[in-house]
Amino acid sequence: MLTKETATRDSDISTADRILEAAGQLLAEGGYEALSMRKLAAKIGLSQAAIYRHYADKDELVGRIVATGYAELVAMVEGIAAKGGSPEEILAANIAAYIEWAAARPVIFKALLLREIGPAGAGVEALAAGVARRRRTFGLLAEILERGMAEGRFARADAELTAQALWTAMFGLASRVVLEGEVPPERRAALVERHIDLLLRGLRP
Amino acid sequence: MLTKETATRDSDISTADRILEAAGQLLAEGGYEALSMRKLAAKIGLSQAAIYRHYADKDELVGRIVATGYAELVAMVEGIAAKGGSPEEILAANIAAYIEWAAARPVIFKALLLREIGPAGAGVEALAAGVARRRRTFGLLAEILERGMAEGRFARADAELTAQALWTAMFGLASRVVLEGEVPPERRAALVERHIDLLLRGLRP
Amino acid sequence: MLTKETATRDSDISTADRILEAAGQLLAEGGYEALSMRKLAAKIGLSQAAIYRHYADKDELVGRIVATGYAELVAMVEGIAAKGGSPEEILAANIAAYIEWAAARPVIFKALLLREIGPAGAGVEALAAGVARRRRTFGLLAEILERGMAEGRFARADAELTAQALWTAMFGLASRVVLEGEVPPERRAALVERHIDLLLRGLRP
Amino acid sequence: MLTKETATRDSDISTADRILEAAGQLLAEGGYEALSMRKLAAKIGLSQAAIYRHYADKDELVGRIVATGYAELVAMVEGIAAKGGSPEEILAANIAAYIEWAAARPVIFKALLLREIGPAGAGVEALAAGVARRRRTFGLLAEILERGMAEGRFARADAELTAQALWTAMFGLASRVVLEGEVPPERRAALVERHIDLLLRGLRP
DNA sequence: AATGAATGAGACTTCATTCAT
DNA sequence: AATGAATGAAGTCTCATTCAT
Repeated sequence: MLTKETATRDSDISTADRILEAAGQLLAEGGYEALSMRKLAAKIGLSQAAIYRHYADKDELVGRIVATGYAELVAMVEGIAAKGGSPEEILAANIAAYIEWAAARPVIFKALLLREIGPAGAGVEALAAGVARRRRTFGLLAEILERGMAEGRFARADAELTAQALWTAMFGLASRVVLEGEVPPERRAALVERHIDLLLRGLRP
Repeated sequence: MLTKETATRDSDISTADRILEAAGQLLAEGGYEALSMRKLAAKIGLSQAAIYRHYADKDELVGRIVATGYAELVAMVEGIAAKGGSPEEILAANIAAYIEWAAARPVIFKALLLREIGPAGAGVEALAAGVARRRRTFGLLAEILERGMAEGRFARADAELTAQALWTAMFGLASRVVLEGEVPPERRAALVERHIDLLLRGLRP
Repeated sequence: MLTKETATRDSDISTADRILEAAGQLLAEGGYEALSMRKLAAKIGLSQAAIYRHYADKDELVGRIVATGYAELVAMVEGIAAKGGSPEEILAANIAAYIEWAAARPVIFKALLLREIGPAGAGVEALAAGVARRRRTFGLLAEILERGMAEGRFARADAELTAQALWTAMFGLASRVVLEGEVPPERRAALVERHIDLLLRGLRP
Repeated sequence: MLTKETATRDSDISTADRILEAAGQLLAEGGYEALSMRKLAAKIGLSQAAIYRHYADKDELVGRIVATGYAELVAMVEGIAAKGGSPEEILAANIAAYIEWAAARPVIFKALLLREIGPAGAGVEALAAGVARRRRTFGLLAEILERGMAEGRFARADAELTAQALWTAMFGLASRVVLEGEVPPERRAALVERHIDLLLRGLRP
């Protein structure tokens, strides 16, 4: 918005973005309480006050991190659904993509999904009833399941509940991958494959 | 205010234990950050310094709480396996018990498995190869699966990998229950049931 | 947002004046501490730095407001004396006007007479001997008293001392009105009336 | 409450009291906003945190100062009323004592009466209607006036309003004495005398 | 076994001001 | 004449911990 030259130089990342990134890192490392304005300022080599020029609040800062990361995730899921395919294929692709996304962005994943974000993001709510209506990703998931059930490819069951069961299972693997950090890619691939197989078999009529 | 003679049975709980209990309560109510020595001291009517007579550190205090909780978990899992039953029954009971345990002790769960609490959780490693040999709970899980496969009740597959897939799925649900906190018990029960059903069906030949 | 051509008469108030006015408002609402350059800038839709183009300092800004107010006070007192009337009438009018002025400009009053504002109020000295010669307002007051005494309307006494007694009494009421802030106008009027009555009776021979 | 030796040694002033005194000084010098926990701690050579062992809040601290000072003042006024005498004598004694008290304790006087004390003491309210019922000192003052009126020594008038007029006048002199600081005692005495004379004459029928 | 007092670090946030553009 | 960015100091308060008694 205020770049001086059009050439995207390395130091061309806006201060606001540098703050955002550093904050995400702190958030991921130790949660909401570990993200302190002091540490944050030190990390990016600015005064504490400087941060407040870019974000009104600690809460605004955290809120932005959450929103940004979440948007990315949603886009990914929607992309997969849009590409089409059988329900099984779409689900499998989704699970695989989700794990890979988490493995590639451990910082955001932790910040977004493994932490109680404090007063700001109020935290992701995935288990409540009605989540399929309120949250895009769950809505999509439930739709695919319903389609599969209608086509006789999946056993009949409460679609939302099933979506949540699938999602939590997938979330569990992603969490462990992120938390343990050092899982070798081949091992990860094997785990993902077994996971997908187990879940898709579980859906069968 | 406190007894000085052994006679008064009622308040005969050692100070150390009263501290432990109060600390556990604070921990459960608001997490690690909400457990402050100040508040703890006030809660039990002692001076802050007095606590240090009994526990060297905040970390020692928390460590003790966590350790106690973990022992409980292990005992529970072993108890279920010992009680016998079909592999399906044992698995189902294990999953259900695990989730309930997590829901009842969210702080310990977080400390142990989500690495939220400082130096307490040494770091669970669940995804590495060979974990079935190194960790009791995984060993038990793999054994049950192997038995089920041998008996033709489960589809043949790598037992360790399958144990990990099962465990991560179950872990995912437990995590969400703990992280979201406010899931009503009936909802939780429904989720657990669907989860178990999905996973057991997934194992079928 | 602001005019660029002289034609648009409506918004032709100089920026400096808009700053002054907004600052006076903030000052009046919450006192010296409530006047922050941040809020001031926001109020007039300028950047903080812009203010410094017009006023070197927060102190200069406040000083200007105070000086303006003080000039007003002096003019008022002189105007009343110039209008003529009996000594009693002039004194009564003066007291009433003083209180009203204070009530209308509490911040300036505080700054000027209660030394509340930083380096602004140079320090009024009213109790020293000889003040009737050094300060205009006291000189006028002493003159009126002397005239009243000469005309036999007031009891004979040291004119300067009497002027100081009158002035401190009046100052006391003004101070309270300003400090308490929320005195309703009718109550204020009643107090002023009683005050005037008491003091004028006290002067009688 | 916790002195170690009964002998009142110089260093025997409790920390709590040292805090109180230093705080009163800061309060008097610059008002509520100038009393900062940082400055206060520095002034008494303690850490900031130490203050909070003795006073829960800045507000509690300020509240205590106000309460202490006020109690002293009330005791003085009551003592004078109890000694008896004609209404004129009592009033004269009160005015004189009030000014001397202020001159002797400028710090407390300023803190107590010349500042808007902020959220804590809510400030002295002397001008509101009904203050004679709510505040001891005003009640006493109004009583004396009523007695004088009943005895035909004072002109009939609203007693509360008259009490307020008297009090504000007296308060004005006290304020100036405190604010100007360097008034020589003889001058002060002359001013007090003239003040008393003026006001008592003003009350005459 | 327990206490009162104290500490140094750190939490979030706001302040007046400056500087390059 | 005005801006966005930044700063150092200061604001209140809480933290875990220590120490002499």
